[in-house]
Amino acid sequence: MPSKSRIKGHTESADDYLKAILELSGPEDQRVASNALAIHLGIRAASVTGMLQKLSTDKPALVKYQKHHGARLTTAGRKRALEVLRHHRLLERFLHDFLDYGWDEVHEEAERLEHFISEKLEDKIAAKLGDPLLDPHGHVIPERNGAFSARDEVNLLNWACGVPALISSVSDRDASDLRAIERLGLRPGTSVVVEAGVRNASLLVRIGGQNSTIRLGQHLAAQIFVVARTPQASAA
Amino acid sequence: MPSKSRIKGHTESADDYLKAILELSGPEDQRVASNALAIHLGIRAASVTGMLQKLSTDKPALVKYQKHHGARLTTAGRKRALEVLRHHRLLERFLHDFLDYGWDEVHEEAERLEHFISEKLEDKIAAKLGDPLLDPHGHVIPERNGAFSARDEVNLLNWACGVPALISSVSDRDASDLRAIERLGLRPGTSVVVEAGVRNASLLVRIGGQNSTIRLGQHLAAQIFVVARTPQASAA
DNA sequence: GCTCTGTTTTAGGCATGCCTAAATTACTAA
DNA sequence: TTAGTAATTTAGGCATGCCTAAAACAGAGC
Ligand SMILES: [Mn+2]
Ligand SMILES: [Mn+2]
Ligand SMILES: [Mn+2]
Ligand SMILES: [Mn+2]
Repeated sequence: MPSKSRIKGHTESADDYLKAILELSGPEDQRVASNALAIHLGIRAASVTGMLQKLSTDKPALVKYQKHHGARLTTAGRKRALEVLRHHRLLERFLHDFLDYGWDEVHEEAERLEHFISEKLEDKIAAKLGDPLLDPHGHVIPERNGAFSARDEVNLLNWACGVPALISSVSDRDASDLRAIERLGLRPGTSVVVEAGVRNASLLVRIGGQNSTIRLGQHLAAQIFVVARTPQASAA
Repeated sequence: MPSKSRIKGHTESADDYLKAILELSGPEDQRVASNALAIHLGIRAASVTGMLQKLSTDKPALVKYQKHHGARLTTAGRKRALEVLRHHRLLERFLHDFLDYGWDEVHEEAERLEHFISEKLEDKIAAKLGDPLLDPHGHVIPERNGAFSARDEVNLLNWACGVPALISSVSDRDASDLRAIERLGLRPGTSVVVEAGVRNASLLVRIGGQNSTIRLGQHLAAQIFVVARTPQASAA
């Protein structure tokens, strides 16, 4: 018995697979390996195979699946994945803006509720928020019609030294990392420059126009994404 | 696999059984027959038997179950049922007051979400609402600690003619009936008197101190509950 | 007390979605 | 080209929670 509380024919599990494929396939829409999915979802590869077979023989098919060569989303699968992603990010924004959640708390709750809110509630929340474009971590919220333009972000670890950057988003996967990032003042919208120097274990980062710099471990830096800072653009 | 999104060990299905038993056992805490549960839940009696066996052998047991003689809630079962009922009614109040839902729309959404909100979200919602006592249909919201005093309501069909009454609550089970009731102006808090006369197919009801009366079919009247109107008490 | 009828339980099955263990396949490197 | 290894798939199982059909039971009326 799949959870009674499903809105349409989609199960919670299938939704999670679709979201995972969307995330892991990257902007290039690469095929995603069973193993990668298994690790991401915290289940066994054998289980993934079974579900990919099911998803690929659903009508309409949600993934294209080639034995031993991974899966990618079909148009229908991508549509559903973006739908759930929109729910997730709208919920995060709503919990943060209207219900006093910290940005480190919203992910867990949204992860659960994203599967169970109706289109009506989605619309009411979006209206209440004024159709926001970004979630509290700076991630783009897919539009209602399925439009979704992933930004051209670069991981801070791969950003050239000395080039002015703007923090565009931060991973929301780990709550304590989020608190650490916040403590350092590295919210989305913040201007940063990576100072020249060794980049082995940590980066030397200057925030905004400040004189002092901070040391940022690889672990945290890996969760921060930036875009080029043009002279016009400024911190939000 | 039970829905991953369960908050604790409770499944959505078990929660629904517990809520149903709470509702059907009435203020007297009568035992509830398998058949009554099957009808209420829209499933087969055979399935009910299986679940009652499971609920009664859980540790801690959630129902006391005697073969062929129905089930009643244990303390733990009642606690959980009230927990879910609190979620439901808080959600209804929240959707109605903050997200522009009509009182005929809230039930369906709350019925789904009640199983999936965390204790944290429950608390945030309650705080935002100022710890409300009643849901939009006039039903008492159980307290956080499990306290719950069912009011001494009487169905309008059983109310004596000529005795002033106050509408205390209205069934939320059918959305179109709710719209009909609202159209007639019979919200909770409204003063009514059932006029003397034949009570076969419909009641003649006078609202507040108005001169005119309205005809109320049995079907709708059966969904309205009232309490005695003391001279002091007045419409909300 | 006995029978009849409707209720309830048992027995056997099915779909979902996970698991482990045992094949099988694909790729890499000698 | 051919092992060897790692990834992947198959096979078989389990828990949940529903179903139908058939058996067992309880309470009412006689
Ligand atoms: Mn949606
Ligand atoms: Mn986010
Ligand atoms: Mn609760
Ligand atoms: Mn209600």
